[in-house]
Amino acid sequence: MIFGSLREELRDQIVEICRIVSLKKGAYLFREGDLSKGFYIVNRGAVSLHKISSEGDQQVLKIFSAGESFGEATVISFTRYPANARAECDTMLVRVDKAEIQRLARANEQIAQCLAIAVAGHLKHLVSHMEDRAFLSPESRVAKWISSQSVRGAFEAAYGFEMEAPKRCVADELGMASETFSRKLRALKDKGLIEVSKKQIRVVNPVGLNKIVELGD
Amino acid sequence: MIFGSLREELRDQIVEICRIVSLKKGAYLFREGDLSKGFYIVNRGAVSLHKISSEGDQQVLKIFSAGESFGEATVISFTRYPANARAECDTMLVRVDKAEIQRLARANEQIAQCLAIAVAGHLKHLVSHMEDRAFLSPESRVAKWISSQSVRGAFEAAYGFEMEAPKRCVADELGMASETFSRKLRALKDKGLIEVSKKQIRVVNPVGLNKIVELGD
DNA sequence: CGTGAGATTGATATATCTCAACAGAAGTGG
DNA sequence: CCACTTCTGTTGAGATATATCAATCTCACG
Repeated sequence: MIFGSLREELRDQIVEICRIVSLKKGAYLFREGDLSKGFYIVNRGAVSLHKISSEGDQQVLKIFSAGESFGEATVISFTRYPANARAECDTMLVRVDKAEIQRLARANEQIAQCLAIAVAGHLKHLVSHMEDRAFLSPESRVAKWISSQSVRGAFEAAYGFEMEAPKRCVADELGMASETFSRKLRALKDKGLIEVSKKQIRVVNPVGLNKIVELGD
Repeated sequence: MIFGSLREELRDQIVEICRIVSLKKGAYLFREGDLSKGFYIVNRGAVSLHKISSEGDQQVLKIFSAGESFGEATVISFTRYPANARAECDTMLVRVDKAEIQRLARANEQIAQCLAIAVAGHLKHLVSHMEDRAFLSPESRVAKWISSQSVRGAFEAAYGFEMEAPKRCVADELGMASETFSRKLRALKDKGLIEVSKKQIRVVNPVGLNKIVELGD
């Protein structure tokens, strides 16, 4: 919640410069190198921020879900988006216009602050992401990802959560081949730690799952 | 050059809140979880920002050399350093005090701006770092690293550059075992692209080196 | 000149990627 | 509403590149 700390009056000012954007699954919001029109806040759905190599394989930096925002850095500093953004399912988000938010940020210290904090948050996330990749085995990464997804809502512990993005995309985010993701998911199921049905995942044994995260497989 | 865009008067204000810090090789500037005292600008030497896993192996986020700064995000947003910083050779840097720079940033828009831009720069660097790891072979990564190091100064094309950090540390930054780094360095030498002597590396064939970066080995 | 940290080289194991075939779901269109 | 096509995910078998382990070497420094 990027502007969660602002008082209502300021938030109203921001709402006025927002524009709703709807995307069908697979549609691109922007591509690497495009001029920035502003940053985005996901309302519902999922957007993957990713790079694509010359050989065509992709590296997912992060999948953003409802409530999360991305692209703030292009308001503060760069003029072009440094990666691609694509809807991984039907998605609705708001665009916060670049020129307008810059105007508001200049007028109000706190808004500029919020943007800077958001960028710092992204930096922190990337660091821990790199850390996970370097230190954790594929199975541990899958386990950690499941844990982090299932703490979002309380009832999700009971009913499980739904994967909004295709599995191949999640696999890319976790830095492994989609086949490997598939196998590791199965391994966790066979150990009785989770239940998988279609796009639903439910954690059966949270303690055991965390053991996988910490001790490897 | 984080404050390079500021007019002299403002820079003088900042100089006043700086404190020189000297570190011997191997000494820690701060550790993960320490309360932030401010951010740092490297004057000479090299500092590695890294994480250490429970099993003891390290993941180097970046090695900072003269002129580069790090830790700005702890001024903007977090209160604790999210990684370890260690001098990889005898190093001199300046600390910009947290409370003081916050005071100046509040008083002057432009200073806050500089900090935010620096953080955004770090974010961008990490992204391209992850990209390289995902898409490039170890040999390509070594080649790219050498290229990037040797463009710093013009005369370095002729005399080569000196590695300030130990090879094992550079290897960690490039995401490979130090043995692999050693082998890849040798491979590039055997191909006649570079010359290596001790800690000096000189690029003999820049074109061929870039070919390795782009086409793999 | 001796000592030790850092670097190189060699041999090996293994985990994951890759390629390929298959299965199932979902969407399309008549 | 049912075939048909397409897309996504699953499973299997095998190759390969790099991590790992271990031995040796080099050089800086005391």
